[in-house]
Amino acid sequence: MRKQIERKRHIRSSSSSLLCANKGAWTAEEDQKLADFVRTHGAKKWKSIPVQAGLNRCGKSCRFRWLNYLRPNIKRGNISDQEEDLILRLHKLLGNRWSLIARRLPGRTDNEIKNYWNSHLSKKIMNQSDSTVESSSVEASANHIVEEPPQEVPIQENLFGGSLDIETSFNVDEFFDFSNDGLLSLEWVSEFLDHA
DNA sequence: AACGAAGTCAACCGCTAATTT
DNA sequence: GAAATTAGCGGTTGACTTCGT
Repeated sequence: MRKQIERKRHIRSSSSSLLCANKGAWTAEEDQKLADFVRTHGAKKWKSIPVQAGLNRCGKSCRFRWLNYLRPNIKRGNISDQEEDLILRLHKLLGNRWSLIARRLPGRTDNEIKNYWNSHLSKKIMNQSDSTVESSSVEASANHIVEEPPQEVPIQENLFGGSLDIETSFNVDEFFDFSNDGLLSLEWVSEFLDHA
């Protein structure tokens, strides 16, 4: 499939936006320009980056390209069973909060996980629930979340049986932000979720 | 071989939150 | 504190490939 994507050098046409002079798939030359510029000057002030880097793109497009494909340590494709399991568990817990889920998977982006979910995992869950006469609580819960945004369901219920007060005791964003401690691993999260 | 349907995923859009002036 | 700007997010689109008939 990688080859297919590489060959996608088409220009998507859209009349709804006049902000980006150039749209559609990025060329190798554009990638090179953007990557060089960001490495030299840093990833900030995205609005001015395309002008300074000599790209006929909008800042949003540049930011997206950098974050999802060009920045260092990006993993593409080959999502492991362990990662898939983690995505399933985290989605059950967090719903469609792709950026939060992505933060738990080093090298993965929210866009990739979102795509993977929509094309693979959502169907997997559907199939599981269809083929199971007596659905387990896990499957039933997962299926429920697909159809209804889990924001309505207090996360504490999932984790701690619903006994905690939402406002005072728990902030899911902070709880799941491990960017500072560096201690988190896939194993750690899996272990934690096993007890959730 | 030809065609249409379904699947995949890169990229864009609109909106909101956060930050700066 | 208000307005403007910037960053980030999730949803959606659409080009392309693969599969089934």
